Amino acid sequence: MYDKLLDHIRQNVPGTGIEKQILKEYFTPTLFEKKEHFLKQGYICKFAGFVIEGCYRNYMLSTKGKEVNTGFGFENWWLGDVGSFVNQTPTLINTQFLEDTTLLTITAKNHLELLEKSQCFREYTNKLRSTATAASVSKLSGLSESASTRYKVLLEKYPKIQQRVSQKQIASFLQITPEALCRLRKSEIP
Amino acid sequence: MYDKLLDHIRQNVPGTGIEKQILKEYFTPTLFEKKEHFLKQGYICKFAGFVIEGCYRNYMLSTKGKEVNTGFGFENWWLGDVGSFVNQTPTLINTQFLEDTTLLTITAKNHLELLEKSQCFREYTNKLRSTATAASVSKLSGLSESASTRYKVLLEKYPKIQQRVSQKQIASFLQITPEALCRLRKSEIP
DNA sequence: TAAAATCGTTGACCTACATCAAGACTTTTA
DNA sequence: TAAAAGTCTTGATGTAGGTCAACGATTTTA
Repeated sequence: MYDKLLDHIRQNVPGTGIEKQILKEYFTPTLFEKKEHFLKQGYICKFAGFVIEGCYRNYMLSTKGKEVNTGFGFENWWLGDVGSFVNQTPTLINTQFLEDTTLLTITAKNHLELLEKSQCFREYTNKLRSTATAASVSKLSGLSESASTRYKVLLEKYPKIQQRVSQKQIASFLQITPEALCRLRKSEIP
Repeated sequence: MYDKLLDHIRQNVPGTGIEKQILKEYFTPTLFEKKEHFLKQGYICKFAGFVIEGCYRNYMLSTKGKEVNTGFGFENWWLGDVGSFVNQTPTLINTQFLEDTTLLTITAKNHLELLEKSQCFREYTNKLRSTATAASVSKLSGLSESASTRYKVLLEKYPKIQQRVSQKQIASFLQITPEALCRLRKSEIP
């Protein structure tokens, strides 16, 4: 289990390393069931988590209280709200698991300590945070495209998403109804 | 002119100060004409600017090449792309002036130097950057609302925007056509 | 394992907004 | 200051996607 995190660190920060023993000290294996929440709007993000196996969705609430998906995550992804985690302020993000999911979790305090302790982990964290920012930009630029275009882009980016995520959840991400997605698929893919 | 910047710093970082002489050393008054660009996609952001008088729009290009406004700025706002400015990487942002505009500009190099030199300016910059991030979140959460709702929210947030910005530009921000905005106004405001 | 809930699909109908066109006004340019 | 360009408005018409309803298939719950 710790090997998966170790591999991910090595992939992102080649040439350096961190001992598995340290990861074992700082990270705790945690199991969540499908439909459980990792994070809810208004709460403070106490943990960050690395997905060993499973998947989740992030969503926001519209002013009318409707859930709007903002993204999905799978194996080897991190979850948690950096802003809330670092500043210990309430988050705006909701994170819910779409499958039974195994995580390695770390508390904010331990995360800070590990950043101090390990140059490698510091570089790894920096790298992830800068690419996360870039990702949110590409999300913005996806605006003003038709639902059909957004769907194609999504499938290009995550070809396997249809095997893991229900159409209802994908529709929410595309900001259309499940009925509209159903018709869109029928008309475009045959 | 420098007093406007000085006031803004004092408002955001009360209790401390910075000498006007230092601002004069580091910032250069610069005049842009209406329709000129401050920043174009693909270029590196060499300067940051503080608006003394005037206004501008930020926009992105959709995949079809259409300009989509992402925001407007007025007196006492900063312009420039932090990511591009700090890392000297190409920006994705376009900034164009909607009126003849007077700025105080500072180069990336001088900005760094001033950050080193002045504790007060460091706090000021930190504060602005953290609130800018919060603003971009609120932009995201405005999604999935109707054009009419987004328009109301915009007018609540910037009541005077109609006196400064054309309906064409506002329509682009709301992601509707100018015709649609015209009809929306007629049906809702009288 | 039976009952209840949820999901994907399809049909009928409706609405918000796009597109195209044209005229009155204002602003910019030569 | 005359001509050109852009802005705002209004009308006619088209369309993507929403809403509501129904039904079989799958999944969840008791």
